Amino acid sequence: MPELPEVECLRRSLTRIVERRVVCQELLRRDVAASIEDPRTQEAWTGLAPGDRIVALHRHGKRLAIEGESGRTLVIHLGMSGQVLLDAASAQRTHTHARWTLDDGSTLSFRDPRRFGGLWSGRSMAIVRDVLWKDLGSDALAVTELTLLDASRASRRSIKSILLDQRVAAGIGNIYADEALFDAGIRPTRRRPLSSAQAHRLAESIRVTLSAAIERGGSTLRDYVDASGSSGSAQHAHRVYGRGGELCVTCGKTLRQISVSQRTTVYCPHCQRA
DNA sequence: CTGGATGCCTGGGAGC
DNA sequence: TGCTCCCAGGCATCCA
Repeated sequence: MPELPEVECLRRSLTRIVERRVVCQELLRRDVAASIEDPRTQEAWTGLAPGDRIVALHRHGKRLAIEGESGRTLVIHLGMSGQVLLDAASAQRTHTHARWTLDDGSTLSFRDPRRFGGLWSGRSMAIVRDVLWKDLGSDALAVTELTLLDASRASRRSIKSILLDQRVAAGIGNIYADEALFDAGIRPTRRRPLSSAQAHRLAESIRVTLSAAIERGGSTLRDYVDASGSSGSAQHAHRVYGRGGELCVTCGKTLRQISVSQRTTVYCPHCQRA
């Protein structure tokens, strides 16, 4: 379940492909790829064309972008089960949909068994931002109190569904929504506008929760590994996610598991007041 | 317009 | 052991 921390850890584990030139590109499964300029024609996808040199790795929310010196940019979305793997980690894996050989002899590959993810190509990073990412909110690591305050006032949805809305802040998924709401002491089902103090605290909780998960290398529940194939350890620090029926680490009461916006949600009925 | 429900997809775990 | 069923969840799309 890659969310912002996992994608950021993946980005960091890919730094050594910067400055490398692409020698060969293979698209093994066309229907995972689309071109931003011409989304209807699969042939329009250009990816990382041979000869291009990789100059930068960008991330916004859960999206990763690899920019070439020609300007051409490959956007990777991992969906649920996507992986980007380098060298040994990439060898002989099932569900590999695209593969690149670089000028230092290394191999980069994209695999995604469930195919909720995908690959997009664009003529420039600016087009990626202006077209593909235009509806995304600011990156969740930079979320502000004001954004949360406005969003909670603008709709009657639950606060958890607001956090999961990538248009409000990009990068929060089911795991870190529950973790941040626990940290802030706010019940996920809350539908009333937040107070300024609550919005302030929630923004802080989101930033701290995501940063701490990045420090731990992300959460590996089943599929997530970085480009070298290494797992993260943030799952051991989860205080509510996956712990329904267990005891609250703060107050010792039983954590409750419910469904919010069709997502499994765990919270502490004592520490997270309605 | 808003927010809830559905479908996409595979692997793994539970239950029989 | 082997089968079926169900669930995980990001996000586009549909529907009330």
